[in-house]
Amino acid sequence: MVNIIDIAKQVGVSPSTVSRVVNGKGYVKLKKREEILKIIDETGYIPNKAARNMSRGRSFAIGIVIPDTFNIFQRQLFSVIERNVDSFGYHTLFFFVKPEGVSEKACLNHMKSEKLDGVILLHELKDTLFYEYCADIKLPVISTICNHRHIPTVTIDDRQAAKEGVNHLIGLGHTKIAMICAGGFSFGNRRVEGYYEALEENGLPRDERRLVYVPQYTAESGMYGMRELLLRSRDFSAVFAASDELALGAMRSLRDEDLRIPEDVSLIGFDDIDIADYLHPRLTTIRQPIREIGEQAARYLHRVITAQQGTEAEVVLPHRLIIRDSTCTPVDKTAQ
Amino acid sequence: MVNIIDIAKQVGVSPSTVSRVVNGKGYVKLKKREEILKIIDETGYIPNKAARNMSRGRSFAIGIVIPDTFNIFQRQLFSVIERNVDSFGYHTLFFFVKPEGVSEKACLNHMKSEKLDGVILLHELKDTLFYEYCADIKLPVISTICNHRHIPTVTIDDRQAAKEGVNHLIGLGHTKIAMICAGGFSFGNRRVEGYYEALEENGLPRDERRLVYVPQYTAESGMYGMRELLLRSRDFSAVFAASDELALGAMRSLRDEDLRIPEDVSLIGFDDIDIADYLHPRLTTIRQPIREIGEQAARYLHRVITAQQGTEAEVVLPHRLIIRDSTCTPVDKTAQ
DNA sequence: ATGAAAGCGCTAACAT
DNA sequence: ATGTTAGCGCTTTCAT
Repeated sequence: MVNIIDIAKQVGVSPSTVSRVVNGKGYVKLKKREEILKIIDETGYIPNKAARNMSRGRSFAIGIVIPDTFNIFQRQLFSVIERNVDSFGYHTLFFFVKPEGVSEKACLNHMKSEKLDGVILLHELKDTLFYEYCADIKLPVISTICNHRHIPTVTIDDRQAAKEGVNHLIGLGHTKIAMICAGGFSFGNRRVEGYYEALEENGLPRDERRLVYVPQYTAESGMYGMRELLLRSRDFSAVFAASDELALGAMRSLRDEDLRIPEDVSLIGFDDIDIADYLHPRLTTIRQPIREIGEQAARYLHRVITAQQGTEAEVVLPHRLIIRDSTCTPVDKTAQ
Repeated sequence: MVNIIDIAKQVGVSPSTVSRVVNGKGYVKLKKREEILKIIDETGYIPNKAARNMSRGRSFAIGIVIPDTFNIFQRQLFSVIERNVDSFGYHTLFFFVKPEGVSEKACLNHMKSEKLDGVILLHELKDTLFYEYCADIKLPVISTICNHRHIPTVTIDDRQAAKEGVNHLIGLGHTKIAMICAGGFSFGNRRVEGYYEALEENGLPRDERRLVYVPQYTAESGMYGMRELLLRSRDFSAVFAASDELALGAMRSLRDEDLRIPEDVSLIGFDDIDIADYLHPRLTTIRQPIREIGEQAARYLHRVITAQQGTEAEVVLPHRLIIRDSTCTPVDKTAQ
């Protein structure tokens, strides 16, 4: 592989000069610059990243922390973030945290070994070591989901969004509303809070049996959650699923029991993932502004890294209720 | 940040000794080893990746090439591959190729700047430069999808799989079968070949108007594809979608026209992505053995990198027809 | 505007 | 079994 010294020799200049034109720093006489560029092009020279990172002491890379079994919402966010980070001239390095407990530590060590310029969380890390590390070395972090730690975030107001979703159901006339949620993450807890708050504010009883927790934000979990709900009691006319994938799984269990959506049971999801509008029935849901979240997260990091001002630490973006076909006025079964 | 020299000093040994225990190479007296480990643990020392890569001249990383808007099938494959590559002790580096034409070259340059140990393709690169580069520097590559270049692959037999899918439809009694496919990739072409072959072998006419090409393997494209098909003529009783996401979009267009699946139109997909079994109706499809593909690809690379023998260059894995609820015997409309 | 030289943190060949 | 030494390829003062 050709290196910077080869180029320097071929052109008859010093490596520093080549470095200058490659990095666009400092002055190099036009003619020399062109000669160098020509040789670089001919030889196909590409600077060695490792060497560059070492001498610069950093990597110009942003770490993206995401579960290795990321869901559709995370996938969409992921793409948006990658593009945005890229547009600011950084590379992205992915840190997949696996469900096994050990993984967070392994992930942290991996992060330490790279000299990251910043990290974006698409996943809530439990281990406080991570947050301490960031604080320690002043590594900028931002979370795109509600986080239990006090760190910069770009999110929606999960509690309020959930509340509006449930209020939509209540507005339709539902009074017995169940909820399926995956446990273990702050954003889920917020959505549960919103759910309860909507009930309370409307004078509706809070029945613990109508809230079921499942292990993950997947269709499979949604299916089991719905099944469990149905097993406990059929005394509800609407279900709020804490994510669209949960809702997708719930749909299946509902159909398995020959319950029609929305006639027998109204269903509302959360996120508005790309396929939500392709399901049958089309899923009513609460949209997260994925593009904005990704843009803002990338922009925030860029501002902090380049030490610019105007870096609010907490951005709350607007969500939006998207009414489709999976919710309707409840049909009075006793009247049937 | 603490480095290897700090550790060496604190313990009172040379950096090489520390390096030996960190990398588990060479002999170090047990007592010394323990002392070193203790200090490493206390200080939280993690080797600097850039420095390590530079002195070793390689990165112990595998590049994963994938479109930045990767679909569900690719996402699943992606996770499996990441886990497997990880289990062999390599890191994964992602190279997102964006739809814009320029991107493949940028992607290649990025790859060149890292000293990869191998590359896994989840996407068919058009630019021959990439293949030349790999051949040039003897960089091991493997594709997990059918590729137009003669390179090692771990795939299913797309042509045969498609044929079996169409044969399933024919076996059910369908004679007018349409197909939706996204253009531009070898695997799609193979599936079209299989489609035509099934028709021919069963003495069914080949009608170009029943094959529609769409831009991407997405639900959105599937929706447009189906709409187009319907616009051209309603004279078909079954549709073969070249991917499950295409099928998902097709379902929506079918419903928009009040056509029932499968009573009015049978629909078969391809891939068997995780949500295929959650759709309504549950999607009949051809399963790709995602786990095996990922495992074999990672294993192949590991074998080649460690210069082991027994590295066949082309592995064809078994697919499987998964019959669910989106296909059935055609209903004779004229008889209705 | 350009070159010389030092150094980033680590590994590995060599010496002992 | 351990230390010494020489790089790996680049950037970056510091001179000139």
